[in-house]
Amino acid sequence: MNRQVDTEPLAGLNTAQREAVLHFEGPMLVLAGAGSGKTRVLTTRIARLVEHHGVDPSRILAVTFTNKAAGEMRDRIARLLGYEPKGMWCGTFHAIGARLLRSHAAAVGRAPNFTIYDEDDNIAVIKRVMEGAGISTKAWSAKVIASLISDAKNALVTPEEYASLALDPVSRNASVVYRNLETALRNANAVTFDDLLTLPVELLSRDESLRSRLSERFQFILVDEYQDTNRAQYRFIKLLGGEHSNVVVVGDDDQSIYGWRGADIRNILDFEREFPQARVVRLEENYRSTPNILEVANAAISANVGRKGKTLRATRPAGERATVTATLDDRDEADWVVEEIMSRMSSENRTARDFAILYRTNAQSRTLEDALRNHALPYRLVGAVRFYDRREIRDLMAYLKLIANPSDNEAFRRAVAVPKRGLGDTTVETLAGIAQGAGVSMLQAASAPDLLTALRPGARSGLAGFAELIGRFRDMAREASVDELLRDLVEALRFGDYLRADSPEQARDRIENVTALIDGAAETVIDEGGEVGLTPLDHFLQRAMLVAGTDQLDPSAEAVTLMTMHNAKGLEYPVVFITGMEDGLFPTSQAFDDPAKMEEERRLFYVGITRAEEKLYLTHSESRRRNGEIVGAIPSRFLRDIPNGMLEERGTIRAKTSGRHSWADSVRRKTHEVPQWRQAKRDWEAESQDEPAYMRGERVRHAIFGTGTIAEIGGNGRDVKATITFDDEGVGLKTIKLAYTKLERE
DNA sequence: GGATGTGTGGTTTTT
DNA sequence: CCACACATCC
Repeated sequence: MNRQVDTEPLAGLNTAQREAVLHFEGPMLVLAGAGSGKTRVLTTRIARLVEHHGVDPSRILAVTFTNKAAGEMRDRIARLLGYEPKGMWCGTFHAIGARLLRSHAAAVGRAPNFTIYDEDDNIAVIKRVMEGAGISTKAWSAKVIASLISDAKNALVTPEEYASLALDPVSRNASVVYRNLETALRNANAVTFDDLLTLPVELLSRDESLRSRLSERFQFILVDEYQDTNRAQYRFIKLLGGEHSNVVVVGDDDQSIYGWRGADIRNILDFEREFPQARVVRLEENYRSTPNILEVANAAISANVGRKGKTLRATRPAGERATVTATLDDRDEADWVVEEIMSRMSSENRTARDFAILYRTNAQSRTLEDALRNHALPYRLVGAVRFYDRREIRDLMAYLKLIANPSDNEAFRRAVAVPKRGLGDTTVETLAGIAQGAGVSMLQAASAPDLLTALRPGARSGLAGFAELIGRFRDMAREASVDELLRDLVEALRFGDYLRADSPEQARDRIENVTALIDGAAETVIDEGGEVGLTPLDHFLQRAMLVAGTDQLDPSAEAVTLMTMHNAKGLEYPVVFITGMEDGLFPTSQAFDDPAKMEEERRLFYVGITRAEEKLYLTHSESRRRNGEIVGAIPSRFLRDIPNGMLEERGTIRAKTSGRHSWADSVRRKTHEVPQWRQAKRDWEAESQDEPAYMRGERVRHAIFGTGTIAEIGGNGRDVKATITFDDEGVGLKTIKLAYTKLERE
């Protein structure tokens, strides 16, 4: 990134960038290609609003995609201004939503100290709700129902509306769960990630005076990564900015990669219609990558149809050609990548932090990590198992959540179970029943002896002791810092002893993680937003729930970075490897029969390519361990979109000598179509088609759903799917992946 | 009633 | 390969 010239911020901007910075009032859409300096435009623009137009920072709302980006934006603005932009709201949609809800919790049926539920918490409650409603969690996947509800929320569909739209059996069940879930969440004084977006919208739509107050306050609104906003986020911006229309959005339709999360690419494609008179500025000059890399990016994305259309112009000297390397298997691929990194490090005076290894799925990181460890090359893993997802951390977090919010029954269940204290499932379930019957939280019930007469004496005293422990820490939490609280908690629980007893081999790592949690808590600075009178613990928990994988990334660490391409959005590295360029993996097989998904995969590829500044590597291998079994693979179809000669073609010794199909053949050829391709495809199919082939109309029996008739069958290899009309009308039509489910012929 | 071991079912991406 | 549900043992 270019260094800012503090004395003359406009110097060094190109014409388009300058236009975007100088724009004062009214809507504007900045179509910012990858590496076109949009962050610089955003920060310079905000600085100019404050300095030149005399706008008070407190009247500015800036939305970013990650907390880290928010922090960086704030820093850069401070550098430009020479002082902190005090009062400016800058954060992710989720963080901003949370902040708003803290001050208006009662209006949405919550108390200000509400808990934010993550994916796992959400699934746990959904399962509980399903059990309560008599919906089998075996026949109906809680995950699928969770995602249906999530989609509904992100599209701002209420439980009532959803119920009226729900016609098939899955949606009908989801609709029941949706309605009950809302009650359960309210009772637990909790909100989901989605609620952080939808509840503020609900609040602003309902309370006209609040809406107009806030809209008055936030005279200038800026949204980064606008291509990844969903319906709820769009409504939020429209509610706050619709009146004054001082809304500037920055985005790149070619980098929209969150459609699966409800992001609606129409938000960017239709901006000019939604905000008439919107000025449109295109930033097409790329300052990041060499022409050789951009050429590949442009070739890759050009296969997409639904685009605004934009061509990145290079500003840097040509540089090296990109390289595609054929490897034998995932280990061969990982070794090759690591050796290539080491050779570049020694021959080009590069350091480990110049390199990033990207992949489509987190599962791919493991082999790469092994190879890096074998070569003693330091690495940093982004995402995958988030720090807060580690078991020992989740356990302690459950205690913190329960201490902060005694209504949180999910936290109660997790905390009471670890470390073991003689209170098992039966006791907990009985307690849950008692609590529900009495209309109190499980923690309240646990501390009310007269409610617990149905339990045996041991359980009663155990629960009383647990409730007393939590109560003690609740008192402490009012005053104490979170690290003090944690230290005492770890001590009181004898958590170290528990970890050592639970798994002596892993105890050391886990204790280290606990220490890291305590250190992290000590370093957590309470930022603005403290006006609601929350405890340090409440702030810490909110922060912890909303961190993204990349938020924890320390750019100065001397290590190779490993992450998914989704996580790499917005980042840049001198040398980038995109691994696993194979059909079915990247693009994912789920995109094969869905053109829209395929375009999104291609955009993801584009995002991956454009992370590279100087050198891009693509790798693929002939076979790969996937979920424990070895499957054959063919080079990604995306490689075929890149014209001949644009890539330097290489292969590992092992791939060249494997003899399965020659190395040169395994690489795509745009000019000479397919024979190898077809042949390889047959290989791939043959390998996984050991399942009996079913036919349309055949009668089958499924272990859970019973008997039915195959209505439809399709897909390749391990992705063969059958749509079956089951005889049980409550089950109806279901689509089943044959690789995962055994069917019997009736 | 609780703790612990064994089978089974499911696998993309994340705030 | 992993997480979870169920069965078994204490």
